[in-house]
Amino acid sequence: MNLREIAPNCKEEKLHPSLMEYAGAIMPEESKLFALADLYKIFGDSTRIKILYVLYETELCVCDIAALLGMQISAISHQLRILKQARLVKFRRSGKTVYYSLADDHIHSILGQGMEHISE
Amino acid sequence: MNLREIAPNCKEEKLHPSLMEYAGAIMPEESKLFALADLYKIFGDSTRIKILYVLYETELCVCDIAALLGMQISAISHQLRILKQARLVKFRRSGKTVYYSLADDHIHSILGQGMEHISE
DNA sequence: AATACATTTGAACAACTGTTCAAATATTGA
DNA sequence: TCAATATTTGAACAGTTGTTCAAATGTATT
Repeated sequence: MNLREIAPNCKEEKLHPSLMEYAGAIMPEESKLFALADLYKIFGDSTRIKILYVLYETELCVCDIAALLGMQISAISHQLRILKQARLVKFRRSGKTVYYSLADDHIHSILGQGMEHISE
Repeated sequence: MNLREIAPNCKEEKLHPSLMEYAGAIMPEESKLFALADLYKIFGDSTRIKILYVLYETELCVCDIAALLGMQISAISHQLRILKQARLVKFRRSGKTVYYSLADDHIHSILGQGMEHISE
């Protein structure tokens, strides 16, 4: 389908009905779009990306991550909460220590794909 | 490598050297991490995601996109500038009209992968 | 040159984000 | 129970972001 053929000129008052139908068909529903944006928002911060990278192969406790990233424990904890809510990391408690790790393999591939794009 | 074996307890003053080496090895350089975060930041807004979706199969002019999304032309133009700077869309001018389209196929797969993740 | 139309730009504003600090909570061991 | 350690939480702050409005720019037509 060549959408341009049915696209309106801007001076027209109303949008061509076919274009509206097309947009409705290809566009995911509103709630999915927000969920998608929210997911990418999580990856859109370098601290969180760094956390995901240090957890790439292993679990680590909060203070280990803080030390590795040279940041305050509190800052890391706040970010871990965000990652936890987004189900990107999971955790287990062992005594006083809380160990965090990646929630699933999906994250590896998402990070990998982004890295591919910027490496061009 | 099981990183946990070489991870320090938090009470220790200094981080275990092996852990530092490990982090340095697996972690991309700082500039790449920022570039990666910046890329995801672009996708982390529902207006920009919608724009990318309506451009999925065809090129459209600014006012078409605005009409489709029910937003002001100015708002769309601002977002297109961001997408343009990030090389996610390209454009061509034809008379008074400027047509935008996706810059490359990479964007399809990035959107697709995110959609996969949230659809679980 | 003057008008009309499509788009871009810059300033302003409210809303949101990430970090810090201080205080609270949770767990263990003496 | 008390002290020590690991983490979480909430308030505060500066910095960033997305939208709106008004004005400017670019292009075609008369």
